[in-house]
Amino acid sequence: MLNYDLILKNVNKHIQLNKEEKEFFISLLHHKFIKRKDFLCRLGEYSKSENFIIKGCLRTYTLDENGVEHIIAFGIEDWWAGDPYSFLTNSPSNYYIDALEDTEVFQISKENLENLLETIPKFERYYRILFQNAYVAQQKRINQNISFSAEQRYLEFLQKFPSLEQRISQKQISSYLGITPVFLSMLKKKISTR
Amino acid sequence: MLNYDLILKNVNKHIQLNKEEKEFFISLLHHKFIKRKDFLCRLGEYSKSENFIIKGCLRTYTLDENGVEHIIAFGIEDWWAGDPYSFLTNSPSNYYIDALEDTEVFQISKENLENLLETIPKFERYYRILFQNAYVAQQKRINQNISFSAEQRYLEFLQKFPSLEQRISQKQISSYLGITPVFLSMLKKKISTR
DNA sequence: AAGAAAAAATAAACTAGTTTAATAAATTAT
DNA sequence: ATAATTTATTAAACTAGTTTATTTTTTCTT
Repeated sequence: MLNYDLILKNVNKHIQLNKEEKEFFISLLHHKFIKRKDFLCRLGEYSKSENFIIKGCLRTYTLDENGVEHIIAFGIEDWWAGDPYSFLTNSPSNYYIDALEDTEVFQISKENLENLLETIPKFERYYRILFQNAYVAQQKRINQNISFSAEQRYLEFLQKFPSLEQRISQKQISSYLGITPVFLSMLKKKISTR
Repeated sequence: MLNYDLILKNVNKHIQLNKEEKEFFISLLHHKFIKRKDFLCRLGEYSKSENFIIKGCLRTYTLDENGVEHIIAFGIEDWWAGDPYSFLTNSPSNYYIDALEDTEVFQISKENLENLLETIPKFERYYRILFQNAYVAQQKRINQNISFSAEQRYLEFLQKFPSLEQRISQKQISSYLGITPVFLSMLKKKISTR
């Protein structure tokens, strides 16, 4: 029996649903298991679902011309992950999304989302608030990227994702911060001997 | 007589309104003139409106501990500007917003926006799409901040804001890019002698 | 139109972060 | 459990971007 508590609680933070609405919403979700290192989406593919993470950790990243990964976003429990641009405009994705841990998600397909938004327009509000919050969080990150030193960004990262430091490798963290793994190692040493 | 064509056309890109709806929407807007160098919002203040720019140019920025400005966003004609976080959560703003040119906006207050979203729920969809697009654009900028050189970011800036290079000072551009004015000057020279 | 203020250019010394390479430690796979 | 692979550490040479200072150019103000 699947547990929908987490996603329903998440929705319930922003909009109120009655029993039938909850059941309809749940009926549109598809449960999926993504093994560590498996891809949810690759560059150039069409991202056909948005994904609510109930367990595990996903990363959204790009590859530059030298084959170096740059992590745009982490996704953990109680978050949505996906490529909204590809999903919503039916265009090839600019990102790779894969799993850093064995991960479980509820997927909603484009057709089902459209159905949902038409049937229960309150969900427009839910997604509006979600994107709004994501926008605000990204604005903060942009500010830090253009005005903080690498050390300050690392310390902020630890605040923002307290659980992640133990769960993922330093390499992933450095990629998210926009620095090399070597330099992050140097920073950590500098911080600890202080 | 004020001209509402630009804002109505903008709304019309995403949702369809009938005559009464248009009139109701317009009735909620307040026209405001912001002189160059005047502030729409300061750090710690409550941002009481979202602002649709019909003419001019706004910037959203922070000041770091050394008093250096860091530009989070530019706003030009046909764009919304504001601090959604402060606006929507009634909390003090983290940003300064001021005018780089004499600017005209249509403002919508929080009360009026709430009224609008209740009266014409389609506007939830409009704002959802707006935030979604803004989110996607920011994601792209984050990618460039963590993976591009300053020169690449500058060239991308020229693509993204072709009109702005002539309209604002190099200092503003360097601040947006996250580099010093001195270094931008060096970059431009390097690019031109090539 | 003149004077004041701000922005841009240039140069030189500097530093935060990179690169490369070698070694050690931790994870993963068989 | 062992071997293989990946990740982290350390060090040293390097470079992209900063800082400070001076001069020139542009813009703003009266």
